[in-house]
Amino acid sequence: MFELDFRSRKAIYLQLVDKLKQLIIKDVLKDDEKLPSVRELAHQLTINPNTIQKAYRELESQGYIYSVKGKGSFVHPSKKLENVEELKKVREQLKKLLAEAIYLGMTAEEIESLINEVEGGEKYD
Amino acid sequence: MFELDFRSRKAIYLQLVDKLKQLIIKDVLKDDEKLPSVRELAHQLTINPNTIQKAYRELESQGYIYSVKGKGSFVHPSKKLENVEELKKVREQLKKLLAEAIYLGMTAEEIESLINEVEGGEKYD
DNA sequence: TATCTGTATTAACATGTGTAGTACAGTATT
DNA sequence: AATACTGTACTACACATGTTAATACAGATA
Repeated sequence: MFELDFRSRKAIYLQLVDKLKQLIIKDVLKDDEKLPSVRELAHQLTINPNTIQKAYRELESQGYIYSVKGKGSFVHPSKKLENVEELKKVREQLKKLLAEAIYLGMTAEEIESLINEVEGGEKYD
Repeated sequence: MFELDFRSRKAIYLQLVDKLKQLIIKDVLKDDEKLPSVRELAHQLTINPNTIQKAYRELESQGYIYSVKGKGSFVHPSKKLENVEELKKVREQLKKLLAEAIYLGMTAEEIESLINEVEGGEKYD
């Protein structure tokens, strides 16, 4: 499903959160699609189930997935604009990052072409 | 100079890196301006000098400041486009964040107005 | 010389991350 | 009812990272 960097200083469960979020955003994982079970994904990635659960819990708290005891974890349908807190956080992060990008020399045109590239979300890297 | 959140899960030295980077980007700290000394800033913020040094070291490795033994630490003049590695990192981060923002409901127009807001860097929050 | 600067090293402690094992509760299948 | 799957919770341990503390050294400055 994806690869992890065990040498990275970034925590494994946060790498997982990031990767899964990307898959959801890019619509590789569809609305209400079932994610691998905690134990199954742990086995696939040869890491501990607790670590998977930690990532799933984080994704759930951010509104990207929902979990049902006994059934599994699923992609939360993206009724846009519903997750207001996340949106506020992302807007602040974006503001900072845009300022940094411009400081480092990116032009507004470059950034706008990045937006176009990303818009629609049908790019799978 | 600024405030820190000691309850935050984010490391203090990383908060420092972030805050100082913002001040440099927004031109509050001018080219070659002297930063507070390691010990002085540590005293002001009532944290350990080692933590300040760790932040300064990180900022230096990212090209935002330079340090001279016996003299102090100073803002690195921002010859734009020179720090290619940082720019690449920021571009990748930006791409991810833009995708996330759009997923959460932000429009291209909103993002472009954010760019205009940030461009020039004369906003001090 | 005295005092400022950055830098380095060591030890101690707290916190966060990851693993391991176990357990419980809800769901589905047979 | 039995079995096997699901998420969830908990304890314990090991390890890495973050932070403090104390000390020391070297370069700059007055």
